[in-house]
Amino acid sequence: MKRRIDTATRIILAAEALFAEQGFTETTMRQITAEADVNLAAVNYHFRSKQGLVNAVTERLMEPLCDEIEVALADRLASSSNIQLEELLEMLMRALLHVNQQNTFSLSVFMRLLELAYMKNQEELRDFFVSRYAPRLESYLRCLQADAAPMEENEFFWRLHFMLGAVVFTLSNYHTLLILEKRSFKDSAEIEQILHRMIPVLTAGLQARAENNYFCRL
Amino acid sequence: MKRRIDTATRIILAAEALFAEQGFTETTMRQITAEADVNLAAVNYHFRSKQGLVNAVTERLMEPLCDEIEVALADRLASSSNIQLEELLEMLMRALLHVNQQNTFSLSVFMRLLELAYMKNQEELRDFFVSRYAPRLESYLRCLQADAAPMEENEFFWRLHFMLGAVVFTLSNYHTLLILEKRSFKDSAEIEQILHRMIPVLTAGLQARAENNYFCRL
Amino acid sequence: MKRRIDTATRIILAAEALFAEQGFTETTMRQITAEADVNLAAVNYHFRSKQGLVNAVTERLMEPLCDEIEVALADRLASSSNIQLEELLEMLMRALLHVNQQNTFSLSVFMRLLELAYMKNQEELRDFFVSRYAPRLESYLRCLQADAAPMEENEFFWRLHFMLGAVVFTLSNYHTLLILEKRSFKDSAEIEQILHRMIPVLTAGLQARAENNYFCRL
Amino acid sequence: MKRRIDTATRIILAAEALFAEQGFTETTMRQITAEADVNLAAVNYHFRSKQGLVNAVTERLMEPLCDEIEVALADRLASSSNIQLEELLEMLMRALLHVNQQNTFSLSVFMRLLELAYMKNQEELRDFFVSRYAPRLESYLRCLQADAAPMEENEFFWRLHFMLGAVVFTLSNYHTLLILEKRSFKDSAEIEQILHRMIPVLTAGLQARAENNYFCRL
DNA sequence: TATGAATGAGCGTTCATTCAT
DNA sequence: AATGAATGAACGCTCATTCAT
Repeated sequence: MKRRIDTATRIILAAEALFAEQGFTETTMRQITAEADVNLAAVNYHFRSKQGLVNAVTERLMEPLCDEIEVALADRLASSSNIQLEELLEMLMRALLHVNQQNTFSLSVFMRLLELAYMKNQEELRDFFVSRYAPRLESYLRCLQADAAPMEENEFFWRLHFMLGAVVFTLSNYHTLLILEKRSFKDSAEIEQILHRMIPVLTAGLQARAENNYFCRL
Repeated sequence: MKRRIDTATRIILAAEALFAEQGFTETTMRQITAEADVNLAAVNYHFRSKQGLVNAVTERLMEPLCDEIEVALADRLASSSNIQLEELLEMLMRALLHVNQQNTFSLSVFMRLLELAYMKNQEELRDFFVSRYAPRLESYLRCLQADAAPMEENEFFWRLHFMLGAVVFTLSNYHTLLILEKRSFKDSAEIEQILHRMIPVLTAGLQARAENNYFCRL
Repeated sequence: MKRRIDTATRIILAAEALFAEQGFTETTMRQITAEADVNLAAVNYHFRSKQGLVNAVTERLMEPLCDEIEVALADRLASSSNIQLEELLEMLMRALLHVNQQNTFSLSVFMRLLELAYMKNQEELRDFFVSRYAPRLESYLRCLQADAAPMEENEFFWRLHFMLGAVVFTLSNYHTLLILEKRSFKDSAEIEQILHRMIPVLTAGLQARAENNYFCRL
Repeated sequence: MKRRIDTATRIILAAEALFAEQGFTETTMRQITAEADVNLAAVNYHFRSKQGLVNAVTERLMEPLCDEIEVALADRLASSSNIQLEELLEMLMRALLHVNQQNTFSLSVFMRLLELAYMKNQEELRDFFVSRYAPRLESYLRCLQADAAPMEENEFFWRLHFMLGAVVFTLSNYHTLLILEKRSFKDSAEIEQILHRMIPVLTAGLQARAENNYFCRL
């Protein structure tokens, strides 16, 4: 008897939902396989290990994201090489929103993956990200830099991560944040609004004039 | 025979370092007690449970932070009630820097605690934070809002969390980020510089004019 | 590679022996799994928890006991509805003896289970016993009452428990008692003799005329 | 500052209550010292070990019991050397009742001590009982035997333990049994009634004519 | 392709006990 | 006489993984 969707996919979907809610370490393979209604051994069979499953989840999210950004950027660059930050960020948000339409939790788990990748002991996952996706996003980043305030290379590095932090933190925890905001989680319109709210803030952050003088030591 | 520093403190210091590096779930009590060079049972003796240790770590960081911000704000408000965002953020950064001088890892673990508190299943820790520290930080937040761009209450809520995300993400992972920046970790001057870099970015983010029109639906 | 008997059974057999010797709390899962020559985690895999194992042991003993008593009683009631206490008790003893033939320790552990069920904090186990086996033994108990001395309902309740106590205590500790009697434990004939010795004693206890007058207060 | 009752006694009283409710293994020294409101180390200080505390509890119960039985028996034997079982058992019950008046739980814990002493691994406690109290109760037992049905020595041994079992089981669990009887625990009159109910039953059990023929083997 | 059974390692916690004062 | 601190050993249980079918 055939299942409507195959085992590997069922596992990935269940894993995304649980990773988003609980984090990776906190999610057990028993939880994943119970949620997916598959055998406990199926994860190791299909993905070799729990880490293998994490990588699979990563790919399933990053590939279409990179694809969409690359295509959108290429299209836009065809008409003009001058793109404003607002437009670039809207491109990104659109792509994130499409990822989120795969299923409810994918955006949250995606951001948690980025969080994880920056942890000290996750050099392997970090290398996976860098080697696989850094080249594909390079031209997008160069466009960002072009419309940001003029600044040294390392200043831009930090600004980028400030902004990445804002996005990752917010989207990792938007379920909690919506509750704190005293509004109940209704539909994906919520997430669209949050993404939209970010654009002017991120733009301003990247365009702010850098300070040159330290605040006095203590 | 007396130890130079008492057992409970040794445990907290070891826990901070390991929590900062690995996260909470990933850090085991055997790692902590081995690092602190104390008996495994000592954690339960002094803190009742692993979660009790997490709470103790939280308090040890939050209390002086709140104290310093409260004092600094009161001092400054004595001379004038108009304070610019840059100055307010400098207050915050100074306080964070002082926390960090307790020991090398405290700032990182502090930020990870905030991360943790926003996770879905950590309602208990979140309530602990909110009930204990939200009131003490309220007047500081009102000052921030006073010099931010005019905006609705919920817009300010989200901006605040974008900024919180930037800070938390960066400081949780600054060890990794320093490595990525191809500079080795040298001394606390690094962290001071990062904190300083944030001020104009966060200021610009809070002062950016809010967009009123959605980007068109997809 | 197949074992001669399957893991779950090996665990139950080992548990019975150790429970009989040492009691439940005093028996550790490491003792059980070492005795059964299986992995420590196997108990949790097959029975979910230590308590789950206790329940499994209970069922394995109570089910055939109830079955045998029910069948024997039905057979006997077919020929006549008047059954003497001696015969009823012989039925019980026979059933207990059959349980004991499953393996050497089962009778002892069985009685210890009853002991445990009457402890204050074991309401759960007690309820399990009552709900599952009380109905199946009801008609047997009614037959006992029919040939006992005439007495009020609550007097019968207490007599029954005096008798239950005699049986439980003796059979829980018969290994010790045999040693105290200065005879070494040889074979199952011993236990058969003990069971037989009980019949006239229990009969007399149930048929004794109840006293109506208190002994004078002190 | 002096306490009204000294530490050692406070510990014993707390231990009796908890042992009666939960059993020995199930009762921890933390529970005992918390209940007694004394330091955790006090048990080891006053009684050397947990087993030492068990022995102390035993002595505190057995000494007055033996004293009372010895005195009562000597008094009665002064007037006549022929004593009926009912009267002998009433002596015992009276003594037990006095023990119970020390405090509410003492009778229950006393019976549990006897239970424990008959367990396989408790040879030490058993030897303590036998060497210390068997001689003092010998003449009482000879009187019992004198009015029991004529029987061989080993038959009497077993009968005695059947009866001991009835008493121990009932009194160990009388709190539970009172609940099962659907009557709430009110006062010590309950226990007096139970003890009274036992007399004719135990008498009949000891006086029953022994069967000489086995029930046919199966 | 898939799974029930099993496993070694390790988890947080609790135990009775001892030590230093 | 008494106690706060500390400890080694062991507890029941769960982990990701592997194996045999």
